[in-house]
Amino acid sequence: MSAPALTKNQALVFDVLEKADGPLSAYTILDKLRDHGFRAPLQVYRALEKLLEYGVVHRLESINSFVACAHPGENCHSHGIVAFAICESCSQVMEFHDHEVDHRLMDWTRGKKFKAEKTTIEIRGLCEACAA
Amino acid sequence: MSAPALTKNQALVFDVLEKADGPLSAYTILDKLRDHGFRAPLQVYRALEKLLEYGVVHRLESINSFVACAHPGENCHSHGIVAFAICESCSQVMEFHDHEVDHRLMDWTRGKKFKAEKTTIEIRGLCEACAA
DNA sequence: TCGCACACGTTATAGCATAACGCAATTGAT
DNA sequence: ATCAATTGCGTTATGCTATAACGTGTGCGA
Repeated sequence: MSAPALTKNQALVFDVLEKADGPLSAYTILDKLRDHGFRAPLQVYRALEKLLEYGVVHRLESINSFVACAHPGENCHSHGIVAFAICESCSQVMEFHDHEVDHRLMDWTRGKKFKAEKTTIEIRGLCEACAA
Repeated sequence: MSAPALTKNQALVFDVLEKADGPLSAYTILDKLRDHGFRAPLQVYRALEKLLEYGVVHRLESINSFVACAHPGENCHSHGIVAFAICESCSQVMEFHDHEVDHRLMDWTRGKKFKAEKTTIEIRGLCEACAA
């Protein structure tokens, strides 16, 4: 599950996300890549699908957007559950990991014999700068 | 923020959600209410907006669906963060609360001076029955 | 009675995501 | 080297999710 060499489209999409200073929607990515020959949403979604699989991009379910992983180089999947704090004013995203939270959730799922595949933790609110 | 008497539309939408045995999308709710005079998505979305505000319905961000709160009568907002386990096979949803998780996340946000407004915790996977 | 807030209805539109088809390039086992 | 399988890619069309903008009616307090 570690990242193989990216294809051209995957690299383009990843590059856009990495240079962005916040999460982007698939259609925003599409617009940014029209000059590079992108014409259709599927070109973006297909690349995103792979980047998510490789763990170098995250999907923010609560805002239908995507963001480059904050740990370039490493495989984020190995850090346990990823949590995000999303500022609703400036849309900056902070990514963090808390093993104690992972542990509590895993305890719960084990107790219920629930087989967890993918866990989403997203905190929406205001970052320090915007809350002032 | 506790629930006042529901309007006609709000009651209809809530009733559909309560009788359903799993989360429903807004458009599914719309279809179920066509016989009651519903014609447009906004009729559903406006009712849902209020029901969410009253804390009697939850939105599942990761599957763009809505579910009646598992604690009829009580105000769910007072239980702290709500977490969900969603079975991707039978789409049953289990709702739970874990104060230790709340605590860890609040510690993190406090440390970052992030003002949390709304937190989403959703675990997708397979329930005990479906995993067998 | 006037003004305001709110629920509601309707039409139109915006935004997000995938199905289905076909072609080209790559890989890898024989 | 060759053929089959896989993967990526491009295109068109479509479906699902959500909101904007406008207008109507109703209840209620100043």
